[in-house]
Amino acid sequence: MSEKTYDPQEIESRWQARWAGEALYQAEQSTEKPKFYVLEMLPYPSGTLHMGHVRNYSIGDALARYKWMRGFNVLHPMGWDAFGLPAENAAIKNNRHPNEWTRANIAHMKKQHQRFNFSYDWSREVATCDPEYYRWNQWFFLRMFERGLAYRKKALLNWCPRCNTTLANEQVIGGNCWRHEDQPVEQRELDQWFLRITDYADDLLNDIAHLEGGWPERVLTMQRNWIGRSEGTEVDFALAAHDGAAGGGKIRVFTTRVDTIYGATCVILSPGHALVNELASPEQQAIARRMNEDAKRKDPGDLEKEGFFTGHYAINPYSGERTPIWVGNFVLMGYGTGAIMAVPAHDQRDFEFCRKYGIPVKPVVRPADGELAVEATMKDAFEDYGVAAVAGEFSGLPTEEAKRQMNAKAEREGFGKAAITFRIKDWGISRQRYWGTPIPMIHCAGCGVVPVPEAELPVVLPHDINLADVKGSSPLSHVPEFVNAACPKCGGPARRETDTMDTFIDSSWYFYRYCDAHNPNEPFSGDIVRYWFPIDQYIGGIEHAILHLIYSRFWTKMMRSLGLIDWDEPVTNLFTQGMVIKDGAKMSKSKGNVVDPDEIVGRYGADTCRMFSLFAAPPERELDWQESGVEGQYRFLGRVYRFVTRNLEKARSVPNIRVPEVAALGEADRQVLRKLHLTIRKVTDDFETRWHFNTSIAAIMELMNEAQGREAELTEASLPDLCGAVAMMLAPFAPYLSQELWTELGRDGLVFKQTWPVFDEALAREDDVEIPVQVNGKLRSRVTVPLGTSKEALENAAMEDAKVREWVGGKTVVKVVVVPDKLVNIVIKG
RNA sequence: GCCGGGAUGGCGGAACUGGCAGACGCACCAGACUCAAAAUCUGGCGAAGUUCACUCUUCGUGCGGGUUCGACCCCCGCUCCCGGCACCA
Repeated sequence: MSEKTYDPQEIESRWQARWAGEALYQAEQSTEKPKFYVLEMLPYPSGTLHMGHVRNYSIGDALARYKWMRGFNVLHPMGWDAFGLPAENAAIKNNRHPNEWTRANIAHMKKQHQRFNFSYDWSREVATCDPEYYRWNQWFFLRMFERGLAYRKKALLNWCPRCNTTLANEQVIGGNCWRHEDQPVEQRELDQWFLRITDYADDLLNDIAHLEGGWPERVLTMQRNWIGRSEGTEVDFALAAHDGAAGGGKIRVFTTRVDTIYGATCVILSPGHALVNELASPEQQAIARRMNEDAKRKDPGDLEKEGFFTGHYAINPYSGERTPIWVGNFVLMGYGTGAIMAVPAHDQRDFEFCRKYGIPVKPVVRPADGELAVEATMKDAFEDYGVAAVAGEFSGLPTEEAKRQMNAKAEREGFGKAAITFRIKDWGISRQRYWGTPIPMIHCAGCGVVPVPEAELPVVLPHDINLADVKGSSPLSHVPEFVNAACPKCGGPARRETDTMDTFIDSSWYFYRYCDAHNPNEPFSGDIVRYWFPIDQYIGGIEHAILHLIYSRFWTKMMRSLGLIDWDEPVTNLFTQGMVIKDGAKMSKSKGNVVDPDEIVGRYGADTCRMFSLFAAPPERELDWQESGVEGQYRFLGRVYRFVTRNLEKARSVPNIRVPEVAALGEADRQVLRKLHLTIRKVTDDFETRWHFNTSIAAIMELMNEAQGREAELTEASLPDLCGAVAMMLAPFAPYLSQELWTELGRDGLVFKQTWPVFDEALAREDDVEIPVQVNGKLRSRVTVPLGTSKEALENAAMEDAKVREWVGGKTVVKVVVVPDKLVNIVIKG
């Protein structure tokens, strides 16, 4: 039979047409099989897939197909993170409605997905901009509101005076507006909705322990840092009497080192602290305002410490000392209480500040095995723990013990308490934007803030809107039909909430909806998600290590509080793939180094594109895109295709794989089958452990090299097994070609639903092994012996080897290291 | 500054548990096929030295030490690159 030319466009379009409309990848609802939920992060429908997507999905798809072949009931869904600002920008720029723009993008990207033949169960597709989806965002919001988990408060927002709108934190670059790079962002105080993620701060931190091993360590570290739990003490410094502050005014500070409080030589307020306006002169208040703005604009590393003395004093409740009150630009308003006690002798930042302004430095803690430092000679703060040397009644205690006793005293006497502070803040979810989930609340002059009754959900986003003319407030506030509503309580005229929700809400629970995507009565059925959860494998980019992945964990814990589910964590295993780079830089439009997947597919086919993205580097590392490497993959697939098609007659002759008698095989068949089973072991092992598909593909290449080298002597004894197994091993990586080969071989059905080939020890075993022989650790010769040769026999064989004799002859053999089937090392002297 | 990750041929990378460094691919060189080219196939390909030649020797995994019969791998001390966090009291 003559070989055929590999024509990926013909093969791929033929199978695509044949599979169109067929539900090949549907998960089963009831089955005896074990379940496997593999998930890739849903994309924002920007318009086209980029190589980062292709890489992400190629990894997930390989795993999904492999799991099918290992007999799992696989859930592998896909959807669209369809709300967000780019749709609004595009709407203004192109005079196109965000919905229309988004839907067109989804349609195009879905076509691209299907061209790649990623194995998604499209019957579960979710677009977060569908009212059927976002109504459940609203439903969750109401549940949280009922429990006080959603609340409203005033908060500072970033405001660009030229855009005349608020900006998200990520849209503030170096203190300036992302659209107007020379325009500093202002702060405005507005009412905002918040979710009480801090209620779960301890759970989010503690449950990280359950994720160890399944999640990359660095993601867990980043989350721990983000949550930023620290144990310490809150202490009140009373304002000194002559300040005239009526009613016993006080300054509450947070410290992790209350044991050093006898060394506090001043109290420092953040420039944003409420007391600044009471204690500072008008001139000083102006300085404080300038400091606030500097802090917003500048990189904290470039900001020099500065401050001023307010002229007022506070009383240290432990020592009774009068302590000057300063304002300092390095004290953060957003952390702790916005005020600190400065202990320059034991905190480097305080040390730098106090030395600059001539504030005394007072050492109070000495090293466990040393002397108390002397102020005049101190070059740096002593930050270690030790013994409280100057601490009134606590003097002489180890610092840890001093802390405990001093906490107890604060509590006893009512001027403070042990306290835990978190870096993580409640999640501000209000966005003054159009293209998002409407917050289901109504503002009534008489009744206040009233939730929309559940029966009226969803609160649908109005279609008619003029985004271009909207200035300075939420677009929805300009739509009277939307805004004007009857108060659900009193029936009087009222206004709807016009802010929409942060889109991170959409992506915090979408993977639950996949399980029961069309449920009209509830976000999902508890029974169905109990079957599929937790997610066995989540795959995505490292850039979501904090935001999305913390919000998702929070949402799961929140749903547990609501009684919807009964587990703590949504994702058992997380895999973060590396970036795709080209010419040493991340692909980006501004760098002009973007490779368009469509173009690669058009030139080489989807299989080649997928193969290369898996072959060029291990998945967790950066991938360097090289066009010539893509061609190499294309050549390899062509080589496989031609090999199989020109050997079809023999390869087809046996309908199913069976194990031939080893002894009866010819040398070529024997060696190729041996290599085949080594390859099966290798590829299987890669799937089961570390997903280094680059080495899996390399192993299959080696196998094909071996087969092609012995092609003339191969017979029906090996070719059916070889070709069938190669088709199956390629199935996770190159779905079109593998199916084509499978069908050409005369086998029935879908290749990725076959049983994964099984490693056969007997066929893989080698009769003889070549053993390297070293002399003093250097390779000097090799001897060939039967596998399993004993230590003694192996040593004898090595010593008899002619080359070894040359090296060893006349010298004293000190020692011989023999590792059977591996190596011999002869240690000589003289 | 703190916390991760990394450094191996001209390039991407392999060596999984301390046991033949450079698998596999790319690029390059040579040959076969061809009028020619493309495609395909075959061979070579870390560096230096040596041999007519098969070959052989020495060096070689960022740098300096150490452990070991044996180190890309383990330990100690550095350098550089990438990423994250960064006045969090």
